[in-house]
Amino acid sequence: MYNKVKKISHGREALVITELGAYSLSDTLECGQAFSYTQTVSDGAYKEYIIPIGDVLLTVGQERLGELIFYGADDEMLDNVIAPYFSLNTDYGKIADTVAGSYGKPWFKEAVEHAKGIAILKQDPWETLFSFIVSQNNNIPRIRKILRRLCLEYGENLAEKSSLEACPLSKHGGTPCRENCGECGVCYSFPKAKDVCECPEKLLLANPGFRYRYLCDAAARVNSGETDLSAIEAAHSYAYSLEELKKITGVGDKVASCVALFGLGNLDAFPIDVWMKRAIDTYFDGSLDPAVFGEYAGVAQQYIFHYIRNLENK
DNA sequence: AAACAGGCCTAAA
DNA sequence: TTTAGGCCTGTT
Repeated sequence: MYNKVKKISHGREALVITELGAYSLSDTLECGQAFSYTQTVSDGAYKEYIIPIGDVLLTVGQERLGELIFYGADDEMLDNVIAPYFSLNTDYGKIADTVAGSYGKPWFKEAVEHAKGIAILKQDPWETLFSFIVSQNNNIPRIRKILRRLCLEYGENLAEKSSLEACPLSKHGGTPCRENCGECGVCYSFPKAKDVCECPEKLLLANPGFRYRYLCDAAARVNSGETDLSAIEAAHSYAYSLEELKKITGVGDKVASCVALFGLGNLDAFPIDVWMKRAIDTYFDGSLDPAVFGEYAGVAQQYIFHYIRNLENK
């Protein structure tokens, strides 16, 4: 499915994965499905990010489409952490073709062409759930700020155990501040449900506002097993994912469908937020049945979403 | 300064 | 069953 080479890249030992079609690292990370990445380098075409994945702090870069550069990674990490997270075993070129062929409108074809470098990540279900609860009625900078603070409060410093000696973005000599500077916390692992349950007051340090009780409920249900994310994932059913996730206070259709798509591998999940509503009103005559896109409706959604956001941000 | 931000809950028809 | 209104906080 892909090719791998060990070599020195950008001055460091790296595992370089090639033959990934049109895979775009920046589009994939920045299209709204994830919050935990941090860009550390932007040098012409080359971009580099750090991403805490589980208890690994991953450093990844991209110089050209279809090629990903992983620093300090071995084969085991590739198989167990990297390939699943970045969906390297899923052929998104093929999916893009399938999706493009499923719906005839020229506007949609343009969207696919524009966004086909996007892959749907396979993120940790709990992290996805918690993050998208934070995202509701909220803007991206603040979402990220809240999440970083929570990582700082509950997580562990992964920079210490990885090849990075100190968090590259810490302006505080490697020791994080507690001033909500917005940068400390980028190297920390994600809060665990159990830890949140044991000390929920620390949630308030991040000023989650009215989402506080939602976060508490999500943590309690996941920690007790009342919400069994592994079982939900194993069911491979979008309908079942929605049903189970919506039992959590503060989780409605939008949050649940995002968790299904980005954390549970339900590629037919179809989140509709304010941007998608706008897109449907403007380009699909006010209504759109996800079923027309088939089993990869969620990927189609992401293409549309990415396209309309880039149109309006330009 | 008032509105708004990648929703959801609750109370009322 | 559907529809307003309110919600924490931060930014513009």
